[in-house]
Amino acid sequence: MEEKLKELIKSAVKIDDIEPKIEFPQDYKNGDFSTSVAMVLAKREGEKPLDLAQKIVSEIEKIKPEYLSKVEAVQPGFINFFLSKEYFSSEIKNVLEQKENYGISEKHKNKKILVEHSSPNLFKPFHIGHVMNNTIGEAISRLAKFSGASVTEISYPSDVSLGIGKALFILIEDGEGKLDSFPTLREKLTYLGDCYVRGTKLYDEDESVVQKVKEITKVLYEKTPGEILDLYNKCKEINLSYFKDITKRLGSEFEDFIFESEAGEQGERIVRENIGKVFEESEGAIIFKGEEKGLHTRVFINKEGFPTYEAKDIGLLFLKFERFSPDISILITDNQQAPYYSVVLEAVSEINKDWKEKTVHRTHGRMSFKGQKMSSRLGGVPLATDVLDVVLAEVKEKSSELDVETADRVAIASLKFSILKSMAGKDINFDPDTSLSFEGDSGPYLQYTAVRANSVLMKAKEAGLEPEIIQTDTETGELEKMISRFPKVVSLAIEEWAPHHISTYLLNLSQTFNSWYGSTKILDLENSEAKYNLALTLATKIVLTNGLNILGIEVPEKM
RNA sequence: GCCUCCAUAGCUUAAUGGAUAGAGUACUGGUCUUCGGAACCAGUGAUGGGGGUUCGAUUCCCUCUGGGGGCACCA
Repeated sequence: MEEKLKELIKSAVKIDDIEPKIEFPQDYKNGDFSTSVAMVLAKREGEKPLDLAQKIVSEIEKIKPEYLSKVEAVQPGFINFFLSKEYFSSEIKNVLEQKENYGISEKHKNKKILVEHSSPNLFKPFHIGHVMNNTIGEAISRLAKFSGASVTEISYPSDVSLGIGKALFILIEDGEGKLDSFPTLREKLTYLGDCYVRGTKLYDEDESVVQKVKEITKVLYEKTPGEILDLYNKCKEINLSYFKDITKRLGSEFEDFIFESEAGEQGERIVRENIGKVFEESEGAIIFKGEEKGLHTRVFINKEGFPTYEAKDIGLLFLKFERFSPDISILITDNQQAPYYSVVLEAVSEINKDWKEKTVHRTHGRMSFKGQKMSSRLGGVPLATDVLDVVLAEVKEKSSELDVETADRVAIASLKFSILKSMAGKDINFDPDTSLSFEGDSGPYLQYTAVRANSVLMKAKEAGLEPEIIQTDTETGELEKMISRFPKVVSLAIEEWAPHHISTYLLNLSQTFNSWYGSTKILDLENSEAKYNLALTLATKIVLTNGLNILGIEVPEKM
């Protein structure tokens, strides 16, 4: 529809250099769409904005296509378009016919999109902070699917680093029996996390440890067979299986992993091949000077001859394009890494332009745990599953009759939506008492609305009433208008890779539906328009379900 | 010190340079002969300070204040 209106404007007024903007007015009384072209053009044309708008309107009225019921020019120079009732009922019809495909765009049709997110450190437990990355990453992946592309989700687990060498040093000191003595996976994970912290501390405090840690790290980089490598692989396996479990519970399935150790090898090779061209030696290290580009210098291979995170990321880029040849490669990290990553991309652009140009880096804020409740209830930074269990308990407290699976869906909805409802980028101070909610702007509210709509549909079916698009006498209501906006909201979210636009829209849709629900008796056998109202109810349920699906939130049958 | 991001009701926040700055929460009052009250309706309440660009600025530019992040061998 947007495109049609643009064409209509272009046929009414000659503009070749600018694209007329079509937007949703804040208030429905200002039309279903509006444009500000007249105000933009006024000065150039030497006319008053309102006069020009008036002229454009009279040109449009000469053509006046069927889908338009009214066009008007108003102060200070807006042109408002009112669409016909037929347009909206045909749009509702589209929803009912396309079902789970309603809203899918063709923006990236026939393209391959690779999304990397949720990359864990295999010696640090997957804690609640990682849920933020996973939630946003998963939403962006699903958004990519809604853009018509074929999407591959991968993760980049960190499996070699000096930090891991430090953790392993403690594990060796403690003896392998210590690890085995913990009966549950949960306890093993806590222990591994603890080793990481202890190792880091000891490394800073005790110089005699430094050399030993470096030797262990060397074994990891060079994959020297032996007891150290065996122990290391065992730990890697433990954390990886936890990672797979928790991300699956949250709704993510990764098609593949690229390990940091693989990326390191490739990265080191590529950096060494480009010494003198892109990189240079300085104080025994291999660096990239970013100052001329307004960036800063970073080390890619350190004095010890090991690739740093920077070189590994170059290797990662190489492997991503080598294995998947994506048209767009998206990665999700926290915003702390933004300046660092621009240096990597700048360096890489001199090796392979595509790698920089096809890469999209979306960042998000960080989660902190300063809330008193959090630390007293869970102690320190909790594992993702621990937080979910706390939320789950609250859900069950609220409605005890829910089965486990449904309660888990509601808990996850609450957690995920608290992250997705606002723009990614800001830090969240996570506190289950204030960050999570089941009412108002919340995930469970959206689920409730869809479940409620579904419940009416079921009852109607029992009464022998089916949804149907029929001619009605009532004017187009806000609900039809709101439902019809979904495809445009999806394209905006894809354009910016910003899932929160979907969240904002779903809240609006739910409010509109619930408000309509409060004033409309849907299941009314006396009402000749009941079938149409059921069609609106079904369309609402479909759009809510599709939108929540993008956010990675499932709608239960009942709740 | 240099570079960057951020600042909107008490709190959490929305707004591709557009119309009366939109929600939630909290607070106050109201709705239920109803298909699900995790709901609906109404009220109180906001763009950090100062300049500038523009027909029009929460949005762009400058500056001040207050916060976050980055700046050579961590990831």
